[in-house]
Amino acid sequence: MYTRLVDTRGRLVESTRELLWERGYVGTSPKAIQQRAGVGQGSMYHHFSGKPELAVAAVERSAAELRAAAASCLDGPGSALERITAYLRRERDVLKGCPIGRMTQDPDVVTSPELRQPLADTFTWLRDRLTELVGDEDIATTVLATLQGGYVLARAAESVEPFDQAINGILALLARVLD
Amino acid sequence: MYTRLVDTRGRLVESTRELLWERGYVGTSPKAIQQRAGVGQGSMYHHFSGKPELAVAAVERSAAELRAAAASCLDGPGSALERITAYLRRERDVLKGCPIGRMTQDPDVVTSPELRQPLADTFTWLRDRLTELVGDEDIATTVLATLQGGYVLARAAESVEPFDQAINGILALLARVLD
DNA sequence: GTCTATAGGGTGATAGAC
DNA sequence: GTCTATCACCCTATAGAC
Repeated sequence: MYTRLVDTRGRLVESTRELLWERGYVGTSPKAIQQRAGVGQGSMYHHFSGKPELAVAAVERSAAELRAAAASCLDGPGSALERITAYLRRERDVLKGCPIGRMTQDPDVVTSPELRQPLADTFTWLRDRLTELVGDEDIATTVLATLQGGYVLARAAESVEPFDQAINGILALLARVLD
Repeated sequence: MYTRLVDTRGRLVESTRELLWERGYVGTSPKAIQQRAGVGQGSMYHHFSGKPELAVAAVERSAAELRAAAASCLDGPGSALERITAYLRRERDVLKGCPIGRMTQDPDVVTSPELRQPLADTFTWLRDRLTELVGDEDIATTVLATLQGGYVLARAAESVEPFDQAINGILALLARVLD
């Protein structure tokens, strides 16, 4: 792929990914994308039709990355509880929030089928994966919601504490149902 | 307060509240606020110094309203589990998301102490209230996170289903630890 | 209190030279 | 492929008349 980001196209996608994460879709301008990528205006419009197309490429790439990271925990060794613990406690930049979950709050994202679909697919994939491990779809969805909600509480508090508490809580509850 | 919204000031705060909910802080312009309120430019700048001050007034009002609604469930009759159930299952416009939680994703909100503080206070209040009922701060935070995360999953799926599943899951887990 | 006029800068995109 | 020029419009706010 664009592992070295020597190419213009790859750099554009990468800077869009960063900006979408930091400022959301509405808060990200083509100009900011170009500047961060060190690429001119004409160059950007040569590779992409505009901001929407760029955002789709960025979100799809972030979604793929997130799935890969989750899989490396959930498919790892150990019991179901141990795998889920590894997933929930994996290193995260909590105060930055979830690059996928954050898009969900953007009005122009949920309105666009192409932009919303990768988000829906990612969460469906995670929920299915977690359902296999906990054996119950409702509880699997609760685990996922706890994670996403943990980010929200952490950003409101400007502290990782509520995130950690929420994870501790769900793991304590899970320990009672998973043998 | 502004129950009838006959006054200009009250209409401005109300339209700001709606727009912040629908489009977030970055996505809301003074012009849009004026138009929705049916108020002219000069009028808005007479009552408020600008968008930030307007947003603070709107967020503080939304936070107060949310606390009141939550209290009416959490302070109601019944066991701890029944009260929490009433709170989590209370009528909501799930796909619109949480008016407080959604602000959390806005870069210009978490950066502003005056805007972030009401969010932090609201969640602290809710967490404390829930802690009294479930007797454990971690698990109380998990309940709150499940709710906030449920909104995120619902918006991604453009469906209430994951929200309902997450709530069902946490209630099933709570039933095992409460009395 | 409310109105219109004006301003300086940004947005998202197109055109055409190189 | 990349660059600069240009565009119509929006953003946030100030000024000053009424």
